[in-house]
Amino acid sequence: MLSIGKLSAATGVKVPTIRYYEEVGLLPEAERSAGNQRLYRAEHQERLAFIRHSRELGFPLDDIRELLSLSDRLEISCAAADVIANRQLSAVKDRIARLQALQQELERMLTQCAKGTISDCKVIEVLGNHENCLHDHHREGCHLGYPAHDS
Amino acid sequence: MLSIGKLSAATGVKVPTIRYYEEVGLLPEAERSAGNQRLYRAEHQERLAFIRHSRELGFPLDDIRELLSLSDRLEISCAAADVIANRQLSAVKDRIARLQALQQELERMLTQCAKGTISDCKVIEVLGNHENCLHDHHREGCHLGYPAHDS
DNA sequence: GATAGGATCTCCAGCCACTAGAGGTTCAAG
DNA sequence: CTTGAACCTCTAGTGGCTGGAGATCCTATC
Repeated sequence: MLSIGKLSAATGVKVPTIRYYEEVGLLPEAERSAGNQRLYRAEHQERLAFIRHSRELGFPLDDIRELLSLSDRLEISCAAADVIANRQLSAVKDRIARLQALQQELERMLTQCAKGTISDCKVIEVLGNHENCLHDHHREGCHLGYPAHDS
Repeated sequence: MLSIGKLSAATGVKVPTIRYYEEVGLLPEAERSAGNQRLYRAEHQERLAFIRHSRELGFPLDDIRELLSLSDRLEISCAAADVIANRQLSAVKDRIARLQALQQELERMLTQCAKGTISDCKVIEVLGNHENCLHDHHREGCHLGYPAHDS
């Protein structure tokens, strides 16, 4: 029987995140000690490892919920799991393509800059005027600047 | 003098988003008509186009705020703008690299799957067991599954 | 000049997947 | 028995919007 802290150490998932997963139904409600503290077993650890790994691969929690419920039913076809994974793969590919377009644009912008004053800076100019662009990048959609909830 | 709706149509930025940009100080407070409706001029349109394009290139709002304040000071060096753009470029490159690792992993997972039942599905198995992985992808951090605020 | 209906106003809640903090309780080591 | 780390619940905040409620305004038609 692991405390939440041990489970956290064992899986690399932060304590508040484990509680959050319980709250949103990804993990079953944990047993409690006499003093109301959560207690976990190996099966919870496995489930949490599954969740963690899926998150690392970028699956949203709703997909993980579905994958978990599939993984409990050993006899059914895994076609449904494939669909989810393929959807995720497409999303990743799509995102890579968009980001590569951005990368080109940013590089072009930066190489054109003559390192002078703002008034003739290509960076500022390009940002203000879409017509200087190769692509019509219509919104990337991701928090690119800050790697988000990376610790 | 444009109404907020016309400005929205002209720039492709949604009406509530324009109000949001005003609220967080990216756009100055708009003039108002007799009946308290926002009125905009060409200069606001330019500023909003700058914001929009910067967002399309993935800059976070805080960076855009800084770029905007730089763009007002024509005489200073554009080095500061270059720093911001380079930081953004690094972030984009980094994100591409992480996503490419994910793509590989997902593809490997999918090609290994024998299309049988869940009990011998590689997709489910790999998700549960990190040791089958090539990379130690430590959290992608982005909402990959749903393209976020794309419309 | 009345009216219909679209556009606008403000304010508040929600999205995703957490993260941080306050303020209190429990547990394990010494 | 005391300390202090780990745990508990609850609330609020992150980024960058988005959507809705309910009220007001503006414009076109009759």
